[in-house]
Amino acid sequence: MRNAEFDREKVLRSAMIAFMDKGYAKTSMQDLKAATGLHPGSIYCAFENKRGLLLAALGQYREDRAQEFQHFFSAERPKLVQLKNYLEHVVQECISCQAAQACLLIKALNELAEQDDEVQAILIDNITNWQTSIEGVFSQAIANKELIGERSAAQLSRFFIMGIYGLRTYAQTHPQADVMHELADQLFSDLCQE
Amino acid sequence: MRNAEFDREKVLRSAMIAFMDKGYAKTSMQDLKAATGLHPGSIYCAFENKRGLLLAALGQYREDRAQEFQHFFSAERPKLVQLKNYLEHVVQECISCQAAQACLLIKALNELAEQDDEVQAILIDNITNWQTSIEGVFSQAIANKELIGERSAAQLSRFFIMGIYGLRTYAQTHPQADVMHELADQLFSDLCQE
DNA sequence: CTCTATCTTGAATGTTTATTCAAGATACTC
DNA sequence: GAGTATCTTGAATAAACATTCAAGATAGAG
Repeated sequence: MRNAEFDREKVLRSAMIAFMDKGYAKTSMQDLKAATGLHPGSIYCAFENKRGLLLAALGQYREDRAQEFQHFFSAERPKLVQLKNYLEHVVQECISCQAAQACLLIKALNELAEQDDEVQAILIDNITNWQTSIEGVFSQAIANKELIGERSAAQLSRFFIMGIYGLRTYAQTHPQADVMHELADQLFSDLCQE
Repeated sequence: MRNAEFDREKVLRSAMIAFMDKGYAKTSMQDLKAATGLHPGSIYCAFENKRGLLLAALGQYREDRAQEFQHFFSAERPKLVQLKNYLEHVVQECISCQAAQACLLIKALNELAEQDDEVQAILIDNITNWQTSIEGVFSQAIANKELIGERSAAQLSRFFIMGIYGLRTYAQTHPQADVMHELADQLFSDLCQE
């Protein structure tokens, strides 16, 4: 008997970054070998093939993002403050990392949605899940009377998410900190004001 | 003597669609042959290589979008009405075409920005140009007193563009007409209100 | 009508790529 | 400490791909 030597989480996070950097198609097995430290044979043994590695990486991404969500929203604090912090975190992510670290879900969706129905379904499920979580936060904010509730939680969450998509894309062309913060502030005040 | 037989614009528009459908990397020369009707040799003769065809297609895209812009904004009419029509047009594009027809600039930016500095520069120049045009429209709207002008034209245009990015991405996961229209309306009213 | 310059064609080329597999290495069991 | 089941390794394989090129086709000039 003998156990695998590599750290599965580390390998998957390296693969995630590699896929985000170059896209799925352009990331060769050599790139993945360099990124993960695993030889081709090991990758095929552990994940079946390149696509299997992507699927596993998407699973890890989902877990990591879920944990991040917990970190921002589990405490009993004003939900609007938490949402603002969350948005600020997204902006930081956009600014700091050299655009490479864009959201894996969106990157994969852009590249693979039309070509791989199973991957598309996983991505959409993933995103829908996230959307539902955000909607829950808005519901709480409304229940707490933090918002007057002219717009429903569903409406607010959709707009919030659209804004995050927009911020992420905007950062790809003009990732200046002041502009990004201004956009996030505008988005947030639009959500609260009405 | 003999002239080329193919219609350059038609070829470039076919190539654009092919690249948007599958992405640059996954679009093979066979795909391009099928899409454009040109044999590999002709493509290499006319555009040097696959990348050259992409560059030419990007040029055509720029022209097409510029013409579209003229169509929406050249008349002497209330700018806010024109902006609303323009936004509606984007929403229609998102809903009707089966996600394939996403903006070529954004698609290419997502896929190639990190890998090809020249392409990235062209894309960003293209997008910046568009942004400047939109800002000009907002300037006119402010000059016409259609907006009270709490936010500058630059701020408004950035937010508008961020919204369009967001709408486009949103449509990739949940392209339902009613939701898309609601999001666009929310975006537009947020721009006018303050 | 003939000639020629240019365009079109698609099979051949050489490179890159995902994938396989058999030999070698290693940790665990008894 | 020997045996073995499992993992690791990286060279071999086969398919896919962008690119080239020489032969064939065709439009326009004279």
